[in-house]
Amino acid sequence: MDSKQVRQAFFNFFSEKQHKIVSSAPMVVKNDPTLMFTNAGMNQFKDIFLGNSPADSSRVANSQKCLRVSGKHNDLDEVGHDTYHHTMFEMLGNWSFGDYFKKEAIAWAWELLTGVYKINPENLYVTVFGGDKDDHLEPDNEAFGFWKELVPENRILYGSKKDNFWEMGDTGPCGPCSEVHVDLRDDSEKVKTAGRDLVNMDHPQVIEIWNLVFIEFNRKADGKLVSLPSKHVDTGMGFERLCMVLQGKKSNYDTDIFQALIQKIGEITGFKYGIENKNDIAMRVVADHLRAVVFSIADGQLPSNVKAGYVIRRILRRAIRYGFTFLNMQESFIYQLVPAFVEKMGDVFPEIQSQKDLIMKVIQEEEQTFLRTLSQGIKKFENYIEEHPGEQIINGHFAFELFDTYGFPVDLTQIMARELKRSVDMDGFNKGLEEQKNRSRKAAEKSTEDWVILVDSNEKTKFLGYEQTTAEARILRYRKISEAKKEFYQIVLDQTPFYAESGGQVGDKGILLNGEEKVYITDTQKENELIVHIAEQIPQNPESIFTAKVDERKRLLTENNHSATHLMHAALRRVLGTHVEQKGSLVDAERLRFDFSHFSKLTKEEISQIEQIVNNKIRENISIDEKREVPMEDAKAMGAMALFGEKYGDKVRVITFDKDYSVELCGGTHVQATGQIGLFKIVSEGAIAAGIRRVEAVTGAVAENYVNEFIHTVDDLKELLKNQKELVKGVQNLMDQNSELKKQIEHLNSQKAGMLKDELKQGAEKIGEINFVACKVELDMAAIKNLAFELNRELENSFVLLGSENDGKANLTLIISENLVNDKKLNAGTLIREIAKHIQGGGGGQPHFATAGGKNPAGMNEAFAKAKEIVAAG
RNA sequence: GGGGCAUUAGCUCAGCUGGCUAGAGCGUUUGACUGGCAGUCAAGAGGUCAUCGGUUCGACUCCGAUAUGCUCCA
Repeated sequence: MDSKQVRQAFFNFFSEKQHKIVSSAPMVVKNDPTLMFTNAGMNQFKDIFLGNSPADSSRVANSQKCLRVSGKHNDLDEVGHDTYHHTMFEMLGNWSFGDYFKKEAIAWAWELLTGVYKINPENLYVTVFGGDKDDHLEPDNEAFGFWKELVPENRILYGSKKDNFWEMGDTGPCGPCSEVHVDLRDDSEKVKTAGRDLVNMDHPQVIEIWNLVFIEFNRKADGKLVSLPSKHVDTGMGFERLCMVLQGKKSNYDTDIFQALIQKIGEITGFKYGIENKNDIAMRVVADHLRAVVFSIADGQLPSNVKAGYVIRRILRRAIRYGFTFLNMQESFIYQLVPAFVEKMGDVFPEIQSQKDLIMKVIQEEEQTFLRTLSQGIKKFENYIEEHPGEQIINGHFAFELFDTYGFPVDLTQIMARELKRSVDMDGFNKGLEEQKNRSRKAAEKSTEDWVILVDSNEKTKFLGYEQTTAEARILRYRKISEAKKEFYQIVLDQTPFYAESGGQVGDKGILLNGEEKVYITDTQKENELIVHIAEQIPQNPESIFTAKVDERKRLLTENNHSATHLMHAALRRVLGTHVEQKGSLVDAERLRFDFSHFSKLTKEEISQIEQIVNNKIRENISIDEKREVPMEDAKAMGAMALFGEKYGDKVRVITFDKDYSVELCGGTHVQATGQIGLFKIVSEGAIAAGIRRVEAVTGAVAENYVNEFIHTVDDLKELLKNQKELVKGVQNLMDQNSELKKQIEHLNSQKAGMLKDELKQGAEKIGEINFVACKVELDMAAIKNLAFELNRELENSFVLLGSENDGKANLTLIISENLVNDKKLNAGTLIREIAKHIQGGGGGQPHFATAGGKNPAGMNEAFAKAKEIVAAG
């Protein structure tokens, strides 16, 4: 069975058991602050388990793309070194939301594995939860009982809380789980050690393939477990592992999923897989990480230096680094693997097919940047070695600095040190890292209290914001969140006119009113499907009925910008081409920002063309055509633009402004007719990443002000230029004149300085062999310096002291011929301090040139006399 | 969110503890050599040292703020 057939068989099996097959949610999570990436199949159903929203169907199955690189599940450092860890993987899962429970879940798992996939039952072991004293939980004898009907008892094991009690996080839904393990060893190995002794022992060939979780508790913030009203099943089976088992391979990387990539890596780098272990590791790292990065970019997450984007950058850089060190790739090469990968996966995941060019460009750019970082780090390292020739153990602090500031991986530092027969002080390095972690942890401390539930309901908040901006509402529940510097509350209402931030449109602000009392809502956010109102306090009587009132002015301005974004998106595709895809969007009351894929700078002409189209559409005053609850298929038939990397339900909302112009899937709020937008004006255009451009624009009154400001500037200019007709030509003339005059001044100044210089040369006094000049001149400091250096050059054996006065302060400049400095041991630096006493000041400089300043200009003549005295004595 | 680092010529970067009227390589312009190109040599242009403020006789250099970028941690 190749991987495609394995996936299909899973779907078919659960489809027959009345499961609804849903598509994978995006790997990049957009509206859950506790999670950056989908790291388990259940993420998209989290709100159902939490009781925040009801389930659409009670039986569901799918294959979910997952990424495990941060937080509780952090496998990044393992990937490549063994043969089964991955950053990105597919998780096959079936779910029951309050429907079937342990019995069916167990029976079907067995049926699929042994009946459909034909795994030899004698190689399978299962584990069940063995109970836990701290949580007062009994062993899961119920699950044991169901298994016993299928599997001999000696292949059923009781497991610890660590292995067999699944929790989503510190708080939230949880429950006992039951795992299926498979023993892939040869018969000879099996005789030596019984398979059951190797379960959960990190043996590479005795591995877990399926985890069945029986969710029946909720863990509260105080650590106590509470039974849930309904029980759920959540299962997860690693797709890559399953393929390995079914294809009779010893490693995930030997399955058809990875081999295409690994072969290609071999072609490009010239290394053959399976010869040298350290090269194999590198090839696995590159193959694995490429998958993760390609899917992330396709889901809209570009590498960047913060948050989720930073995680992606780190994964990609790890791949680049392994390629650099072990595959001798000093040039970018990973991007060249993308076509092979797309060929393998493109028909199952169309998002990577359609964005292939962009993905390649982004990866290549990132490779080049990081290779430059690496070479800078190497340079820094070499400098350090040069400065510390005898040091056998390289300072751990320095290694940490390389890592922390320049992103230079420490194991690479170690490798380079080893080549010079030196080592790195890893204790020192780790100490630095530990300190850094503590600092960050302290700054990021955040505590979330349990929900205070006023009305027990798992109905979704009713959103009224499309029709009204004011509504009566009751508080269903609230909780307090504390962060390092601030505290605030999250409030959930039964119904609300507040729009929660989503699809680029910012959340509404406003107030909750109850009699005299006003509670300000500073923001509205979405946590999964939950609409959460952010407030600085809780009303005194939270159980009363409130009037929820949105800040209408801000909302209207935001709507202008949001509708204008749709009009602009359509215009961009008309002017630039249909390769334009939305990559990010921000819409608030002041402006709109739109990022999209496009490969070159927009010309002036293109920008005005876009503005023209949008403004025409505004003047047409097109009424909005809003359709809710449209089946996804119908929406597609209408020609709606759907975005990859967005999760859509089966029923979507479609916003149309002229069915032949702009049709988009959108949950945001919009103007009733485009005329309301008034005016649209692009204010900036630029690049934000490889192949991604960003446009910012304003609408309505803001756009009017923007234009007016320009007009005023032009008016002012006109006035200054005496209402000249051709403004640009006038300015050009002025600039030409200006540079001509500048040249003249320069010429005159140098003439003047030349005269002054000659005068001073003439006036030089011969004291012994020394040409002594001491004179007050009226020039600025830069000119004096210039003059001093020229005199020094032209007058041999000279001792030149120039004085000047400005702002009531005295300045002295002393320059002495190089040969006098050497022969007579004269030092301008020390002498000027002596001389400057007379102007009540101090100074210094180098032996042949020094300056001083003081507050007594009257003493300048005395200073000159003192200088003469010194030279005469010399 | 919390640290660290960087910002100097069109590009890549030097400039150590404040004082050599701010340098190198590449690129660019002009000239010479060759029939032309490539090339070699010579000369030159190009910098508010990110911005603003402070300390100082004097700031590219020290201090503070801002902006932008890089990087690590969460």
